[in-house]
Amino acid sequence: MGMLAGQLMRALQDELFERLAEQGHPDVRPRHGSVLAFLGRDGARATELAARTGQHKQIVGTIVDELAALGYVRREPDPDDRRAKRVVPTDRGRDEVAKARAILADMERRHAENLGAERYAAFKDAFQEVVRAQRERT
Amino acid sequence: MGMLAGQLMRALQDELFERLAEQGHPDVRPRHGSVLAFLGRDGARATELAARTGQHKQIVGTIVDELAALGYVRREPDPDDRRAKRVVPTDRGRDEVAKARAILADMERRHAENLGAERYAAFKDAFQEVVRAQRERT
DNA sequence: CGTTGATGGTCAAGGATCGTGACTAAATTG
DNA sequence: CAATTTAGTCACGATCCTTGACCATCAACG
Repeated sequence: MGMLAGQLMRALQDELFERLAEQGHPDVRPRHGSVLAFLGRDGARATELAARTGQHKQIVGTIVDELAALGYVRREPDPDDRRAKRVVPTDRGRDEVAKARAILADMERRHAENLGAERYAAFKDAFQEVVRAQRERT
Repeated sequence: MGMLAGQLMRALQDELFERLAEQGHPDVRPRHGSVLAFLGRDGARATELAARTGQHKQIVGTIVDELAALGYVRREPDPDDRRAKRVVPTDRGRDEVAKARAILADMERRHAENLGAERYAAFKDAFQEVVRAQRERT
């Protein structure tokens, strides 16, 4: 099962980033997704991102650096807290998120069509339950 | 779905290596599994391992180095080809493989029990089909 | 045979990702 | 105002994978 999970993750990533590259986003890498996906319309604070993505503040910091260099996000001072900075998506960042969501939705649609909607729904339910159980080791 | 796959892989690995450590194998790391799992009773050649695991010869080489240093495998000259060396598991190596298989089987048993045998079987079938379809992008 | 191309394995260097510990600045608490 | 907590960064290292080149041996062909 571990091998299946690894192969699935790899194959999904390959298609997602290949299609993103075709659609004008050749420089985003897998780990950027963990930050971009959790930015709302008006951004979020780095610590909040770290909590939501389950990654360390350190990693989030470097990801934001990279995304800023690529023009996907900006750092803005937080008006409520002078220690904090809000990470805000640029237009380009929002475009990337929208395209990534569309590609993922398309891939899911393809799988649902392939297995049949019912089987696919059952698969996803079971998948979530297995992950939950494994993480709690119950 | 990609996130689920990643979380599953991570959680499975965590439990496997934690339990392996408890059972006398604290030094094996995830990537060692890709070699150990594909060694038969009487070993295999490095290039064969690279082909079966889908990894580069280079990586297999360093993994074998590490496993040899830890006492899990030996390199023996191949009697049929003086270029080649057979990678042969030691008793310790065989013990690790047996214990890893037992732990993985136990985890699967737990999930089958948790979901019900029928649902779990359907889940695994669908999982394999999704992975196959995704890798072929059909 | 001997030359030529393919194969088994290794050496060297580098990139990507994640983890840990320590540190500065600002907020919060008492 | 002093003590503690929180936001973010700096520095270092571990793990894993990739790429390109290299040498020794095998195999096939002239």
